[in-house]
Amino acid sequence: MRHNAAMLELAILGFLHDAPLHGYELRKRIAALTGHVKPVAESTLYPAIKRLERAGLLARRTQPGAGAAPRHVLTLTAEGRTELRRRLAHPADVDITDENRWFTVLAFLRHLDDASAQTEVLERRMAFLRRPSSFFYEGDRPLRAEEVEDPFRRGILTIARATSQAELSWLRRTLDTLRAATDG
Amino acid sequence: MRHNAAMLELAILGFLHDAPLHGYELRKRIAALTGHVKPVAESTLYPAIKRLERAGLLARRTQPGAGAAPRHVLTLTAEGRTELRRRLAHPADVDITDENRWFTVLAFLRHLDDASAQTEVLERRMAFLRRPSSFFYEGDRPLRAEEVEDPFRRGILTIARATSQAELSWLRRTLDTLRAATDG
DNA sequence: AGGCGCTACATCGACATCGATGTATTGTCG
DNA sequence: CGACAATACATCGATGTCGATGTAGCGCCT
Repeated sequence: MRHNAAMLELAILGFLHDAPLHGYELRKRIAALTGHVKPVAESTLYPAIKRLERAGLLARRTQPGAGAAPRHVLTLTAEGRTELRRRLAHPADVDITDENRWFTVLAFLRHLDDASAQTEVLERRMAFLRRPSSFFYEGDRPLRAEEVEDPFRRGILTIARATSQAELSWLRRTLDTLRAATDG
Repeated sequence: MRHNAAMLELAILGFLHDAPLHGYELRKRIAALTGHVKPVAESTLYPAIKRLERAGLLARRTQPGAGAAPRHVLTLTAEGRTELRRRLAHPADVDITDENRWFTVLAFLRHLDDASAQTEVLERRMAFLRRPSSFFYEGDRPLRAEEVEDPFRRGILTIARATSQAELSWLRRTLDTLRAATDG
């Protein structure tokens, strides 16, 4: 399974868990979720739908008329729902580290109805954000923004740090709430 | 030209503009720059080097011994330097909107020695960040964090907003400095 | 002496991506 | 009335990506 494919498939499964949709509508929702960053071509989406259908994760009913060409309304099968939860509970490492993929996981994490499984996923992201890392190194030592002269490279470090802090504080708040719900 | 390829090639050209390197060292630098987010496979890097070599953008000198296998030390050609500046001056839209690609552009933007060209690129990013956009919509209207019930989706919007504000304030500061340098 | 890991590159096949192009209908604008 | 955009899908070919695997030398540990 390729990486991008995995993310696209997760988005398809996630949106279909919300409600049955046809391909065109699915495409619009995916465009809203990740499209302002990187649009998805139709010729990528339709093959992905076919893959999932062949794998028995979704079923299509053909609806004539309505708009123009006959619509294929897509519904998640029981296996599809199971597979969605499986993927949400155990995302690949790239899904944790790449912000775009991470946001896709977050967008559907509520479908993982087990609060402790949700906690586990959030903790993986937290561990990643806490690992000391930079974009530039001196030997093995990660450089801090203050140590970099180039203003653009400093910008990268400055922005990354702000993002990381904002997300960490959100993660702490959310994990507190989740744990309170689990314990209480 | 494919999108990922374009970014990988930009990173190769950019690092080689800093200094001549062999493939293995190049790989480590790219891993530091973008690898904690998404690692680059060797079997992706070496073909990319070959493409650039065929295009006359870089040259290789074979150095025997040193470590183990003979090293191929890569140097940018004059056309390579020109091409790097061309790509930095006119990044594709995805390079502006996708944070990972944007950071790659930023990491080498100093090689674009024309301050007004640098300004232009930063302004494109600024325009993108200012466009009202969300990850979730009600019809055509982008939803704000407060309007979303799901805590995880709220998180996406909260984090994205914080990131966006941090970057906008950095952009404003940097653009001021750049413009002062150009006018003065 | 043998194994492991690192350096340093290369090839191959399976597969995903994307732009181009095609088909067909409905609605809108001038 | 013709052009054009939007809806809704589909196919094809060129190309890029990635994991697996191979080769080869060196240093280190036991």
